[in-house]
Parts: sequence; structure tokens; C-alpha cells
Amino acid sequence: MPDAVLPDMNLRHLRYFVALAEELHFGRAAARLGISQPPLSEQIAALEAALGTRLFQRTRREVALTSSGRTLYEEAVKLLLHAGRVREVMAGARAGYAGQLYLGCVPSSLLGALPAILGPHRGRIGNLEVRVTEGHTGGSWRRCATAGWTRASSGSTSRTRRW
Amino acid sequence: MPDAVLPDMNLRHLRYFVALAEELHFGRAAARLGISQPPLSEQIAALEAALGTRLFQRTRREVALTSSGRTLYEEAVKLLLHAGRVREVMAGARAGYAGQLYLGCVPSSLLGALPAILGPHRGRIGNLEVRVTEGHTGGSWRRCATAGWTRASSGSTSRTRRW
DNA sequence: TAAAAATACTCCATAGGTATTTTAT
DNA sequence: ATAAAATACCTATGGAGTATTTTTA
Repeated sequence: MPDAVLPDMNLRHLRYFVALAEELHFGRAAARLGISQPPLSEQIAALEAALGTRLFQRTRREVALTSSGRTLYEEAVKLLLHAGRVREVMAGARAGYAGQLYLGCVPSSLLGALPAILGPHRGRIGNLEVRVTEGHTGGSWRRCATAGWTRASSGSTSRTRRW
Repeated sequence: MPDAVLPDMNLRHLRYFVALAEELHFGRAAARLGISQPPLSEQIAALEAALGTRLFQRTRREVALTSSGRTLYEEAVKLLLHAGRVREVMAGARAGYAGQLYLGCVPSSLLGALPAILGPHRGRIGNLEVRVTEGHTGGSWRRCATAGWTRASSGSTSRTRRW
């Protein structure tokens, strides 16, 4: 995975760009975005500088997309939709989260009883963060690789597991 | 096209998140990103706040992805790759740009001679911005819908056309 | 005790706002 | 003359850095 893929160009740039590309009018696009006109001019200019290409042909009469602008519009719409889907996915990932539940049990239950008890509720437990505490003494880490656990532990530490 | 799809969550957040998800160590991830550790902690916390979900399970011993974190990792990688491709596309859109060329001609040439002359060089002219000036008097707009032009104009104004 | 993440603070870059100027018809 | 974008300037937010504290094995 590349690290610094994007020196510039953020999602805001693209949102602003798409709004302007659709309105073809700085004032209206700014209003639609809930900002004033000057910052929009600046952000568009910044995006053009970042991409090294002119995106709009400005005239008093009208604002028109350049060839590069049309290309970016296609891509920007797709990318923004993609970003929107990521948000939705994450919203779903946290859906149903209602808080934390603390359970006390002997360590051996982690292998047998607990999965047996919670297993049937798999569908209602989307994201279960398990924090295992053995007594309150603080012990050493213990391997617990069976029963669907990646690892388990003792001594007030925790593991994550999707049941 | 939705306007404010992302109140928060920008590409930087995702880059930082991916780095940490792969390193599972704030210090190493920060080094890899070329920043120091505290801002990385803050940005991850900000992202978790923005998404309303815990992405990492922190312990002194190790940093581990939560279930939500694993989900986001898949999506974040895809989105960053997508963003990278957009950049590449735009880099291609401006490739070969070397400056501006001013041509003088009579208006009728726009329909006949100019396309005939420039047509063969289509491959070398990726993005041609045409600014048409009729004399220096300033005239009225004129329709010029043939010969592959979307529109043409007079009076020191301009149109864009990919030849 | 030591290693690692979080916190506190400071600084600077940047996004946004208002007012004004420039531009082109 | 006018409508619209650009520019100037100011403010505030937020990202990054250094130093320090907290945490837990």
C-alpha cells in the first residue's frame, strides 16, 4: 500500500469541484455547498494547482468545464460515491452497538461455556470486544488459540473476536 | 450527486489508518508516514470519533484491529487505490501540456481550414483550449455548431474542444 | 522498570468569512 | 453599468511538533 499517494487533492476539493461542475456558477455552487463564493474560488484554484491543469474556463458570461475538467468530473463522482459507500459500510459496522457488557467467568469458560452460550446470539452480536481479566491479580499472557479465538489473555488485557 | 456526503473522514485519515493497521504500532506507523507519534494518535482518535466506532484495541503490548477496524481496512485500501487512480488519470489528462498557442485567423477558418490543419495532429493535441477573438472590436456571440465544435464565439471569449 | 500510547501545549498552515477590486459584456 | 469571479485581509480551526504523563506487562 503506497503511503503518500496524494500530496494534495482531498475529498473536499472534489465535493466542491463536483458542485461547481454541475452548477457552472461559483455563486450558486457556493450556496449549494453552504459556503461563500471566495473560498470556493480559492479551493478550485488550489485543486487546479494540485493537479497542474485548468479545470474550468472562466468567463463573465459563464463557467465551462475544460477537457480535463470533464475527465475529472467523471472520476470525482465515482470517487465520492465510493467514499459515501465506505461511510455507509462503517455506519453498518457500528450499527447495533449499545455499549459494553462485563461478564465474569473462570478462564476455562472462554473455551467452552461462553462460546456455547453466546454462539446462538451470533446474529445479534455484530462486534464483540472481549476483555479478559483473570481475578484482579494480574497474571501472565496465556495462549488460547482454540474455539475460534485468535488469542486470549489474562491480567486485565483484551482481545477482539467477532462471534 | 449528494453534497455533504462526508462531514468528516478525509483521505489523510484513511492513509494514516491504513499505515497503522499494517504496522500495528503507532511509533512505526508514524515513522513510515513521516510524522511523529502524537499527531497519529490524535488523527486515529479523530477518525474513530468521526465514524463513531473503535477501530483499534490498544494495549501496551500490542495494537490490534477491532472488527470494525478490519472492515474499514478493506474499504480504505480500495478507496485509496481508487483515489490514486484518479490522480493518475488526471496526470494523463495534463500530460503533454506545454503552454499556450495563439493563432490568428478569419472566423470562417474555424469551420474549414483550422480543423483540417489541426486534425492530423489530434494525437499530439490532447487538450486544446480555443479562445476565439474576432478582431478586437468585441462582437456578438455566434453559433458554430458544426465541424465538431460544440460552440464557437466572437468578442474575446472562449470555448473548449478536444480535437 | 521500561516501552508505548495518550495528553498538554505551542506553532503554523489552511479554510472560511466580509469587503473590495477587477473583468468583460 | 452590471453581474460575476478574483483578490485582500482577518479569524478560527486543526494538523504537526516537542515535552511530559499515564499505563501495563
